[in-house]
Amino acid sequence: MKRITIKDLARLLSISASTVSRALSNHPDISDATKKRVKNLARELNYSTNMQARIFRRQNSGLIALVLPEINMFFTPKLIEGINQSIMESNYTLITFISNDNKMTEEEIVDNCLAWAVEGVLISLSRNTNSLEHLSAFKEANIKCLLLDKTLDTDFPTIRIDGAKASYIATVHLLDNNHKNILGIFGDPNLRITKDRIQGFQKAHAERGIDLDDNNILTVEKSGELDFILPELLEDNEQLSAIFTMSDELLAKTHYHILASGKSIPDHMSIISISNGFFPNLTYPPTTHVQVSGYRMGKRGCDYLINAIEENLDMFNMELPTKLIEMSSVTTRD
Amino acid sequence: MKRITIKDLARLLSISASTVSRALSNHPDISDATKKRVKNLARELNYSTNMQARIFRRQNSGLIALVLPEINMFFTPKLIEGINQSIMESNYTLITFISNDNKMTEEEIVDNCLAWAVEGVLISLSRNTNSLEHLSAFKEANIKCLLLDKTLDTDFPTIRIDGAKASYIATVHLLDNNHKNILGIFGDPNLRITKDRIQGFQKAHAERGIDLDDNNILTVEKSGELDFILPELLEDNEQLSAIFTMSDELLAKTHYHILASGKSIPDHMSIISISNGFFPNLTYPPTTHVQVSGYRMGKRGCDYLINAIEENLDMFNMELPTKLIEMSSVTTRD
DNA sequence: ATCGTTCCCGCAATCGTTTGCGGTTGATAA
DNA sequence: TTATCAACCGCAAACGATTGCGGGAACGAT
Repeated sequence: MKRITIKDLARLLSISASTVSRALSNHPDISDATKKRVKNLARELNYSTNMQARIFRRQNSGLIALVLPEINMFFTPKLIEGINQSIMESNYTLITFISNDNKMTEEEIVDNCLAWAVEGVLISLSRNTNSLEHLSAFKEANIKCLLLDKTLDTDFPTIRIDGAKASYIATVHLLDNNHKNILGIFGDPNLRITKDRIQGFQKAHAERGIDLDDNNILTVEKSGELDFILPELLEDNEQLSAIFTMSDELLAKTHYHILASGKSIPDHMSIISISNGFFPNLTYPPTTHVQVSGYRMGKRGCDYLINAIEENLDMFNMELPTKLIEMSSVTTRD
Repeated sequence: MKRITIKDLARLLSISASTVSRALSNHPDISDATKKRVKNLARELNYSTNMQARIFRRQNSGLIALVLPEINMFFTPKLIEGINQSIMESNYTLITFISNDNKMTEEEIVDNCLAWAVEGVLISLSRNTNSLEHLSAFKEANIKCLLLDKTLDTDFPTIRIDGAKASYIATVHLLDNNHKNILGIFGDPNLRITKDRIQGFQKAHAERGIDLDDNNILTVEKSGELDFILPELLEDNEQLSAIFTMSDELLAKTHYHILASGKSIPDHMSIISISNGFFPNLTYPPTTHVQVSGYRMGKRGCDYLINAIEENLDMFNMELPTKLIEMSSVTTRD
């Protein structure tokens, strides 16, 4: 049950392997008659080119690596869908690695990418990655590398949403609906994206001349912490009329705890979130949010990467637009 | 900026390429002294083996393909996580394809798998795949192939949960809490998994001697249809005291519409679902469910596949256990 | 001194495809 | 008839790592 090779085809047709190869790839040197003969036999015998051999010879793998810290249910699915769309429109193949938020694993993955001679890398940094030295290997090997969203202060090109702007828009929406006492719930305060979003939250308050108590900025490393914090916090706080969350994951937890505390949305409590756009439709009532499209990040990012590979261009930072989607979780205070 | 090869190392050390190759792979024929010299230089020069060349020569790719119809937020993330765990414990590399529920794309993917000479395939069939002819190519090439969950009546080995049992357990739980009028909400009625789950639903009723009206079995091809069906259905139906949904996606929609209709859970309406186990924790109140672990399916399935590859074993069907997780969405009727 | 062993290492072929270069054929133009 | 040229195809050498086989060196045993 050996696999059919070009040599087999050549032998059966009494022509040379070179001719078969060229015929299959439509080389102009080959006559239409020969091409037809070759292709017919190839189809008949179920020939399929041996990629490994081709790549080995051509020295380009046609592989693009996707490196993720985890697969969460909120952001990742649409991201992958977008990347896949871009991949399918191209001739590249996607090879996936997950670092489990482990820096060492991430380093091994980088080695793997080199060994596989990938031509491009889309990487979302693990939570525990605090330097980008391991990525410099990509630079040296002239492997294009684009960071997704999470980033450090670096010159590596990144595609991200303007988090400061998104949280600014969300906060302004609450303030303009007369909410003066807003709780902002944020993720890991060490991450750049968190800092940006906090900054947007603050800027909105400042511009509107509303005092912002430090206690109204809540940061948690993992969303699970909210299970311990929110119950009391929601009990005690009479003034609080609105909550802003910086991600779907935090929204989910927060939404749960608001309902669990007996408050109704939006009558007792308004809530707004930065979101991928799917989960807010599952909550009741649907949650007003500033949409940041994971699909778009994947599609645009991967398109950009592929273009950079093929034209051998340098890449730069890229920012994605955001949009306020008004649903039913924010009420106007009087 | 050419990449360092084994020949380079050999030249620099004035030994043969064979020796370098063997030294790097710890062959007993090579002395420790030589091994050390080789490995040191390799590290120093940042040598990394050219996978394409190795694979080409060895004729085994070390690749496992994952073929999915889509990435949904409920089941897929944990599935991939499980698969990845298994992959990382092995020496294989994962290559991912998404068919977008398109049969033609799925066929192209199969061709791709052959071209890449993958050694194993984990495939979740697209919604529009109604025969498995295109998979027979795997059999002929002796490429191990394991179906994930969705399946047709076939002799291809499949790993799946016992859907009939899961829905039986869920239904019995409702019946034993004195719910006599239960609405079952199911997915695409053409799929085998749907049929199984309906059957379990029916069997529970039959065993308990409870009449089951045909109108109490609702099937929808897409969960979006519920937006049109449920609002009226929940209004009209005074008898209805409980709902069973066969998946997270249906649960999400249903949960939403129950709340939207002004009913509270579980006081006015109980709900139970078959679930991956994550989403039920995000709803308020948390949803009682029969857990089917996507992670486990991925991990066990991929472990099984890898074992079959390495030992060249035939594969058989495999069923995953399920477990009732009682939370707060089911009340006991008097 | 001869033989047998063990330890190390090199030779050379091989995997399947691609591609630069050169060669043959037949037709057309001079 | 000869020169020219295009159209078409084959030769052979790569790409980098692996591996069966063979062989030299060193040593001990007979």
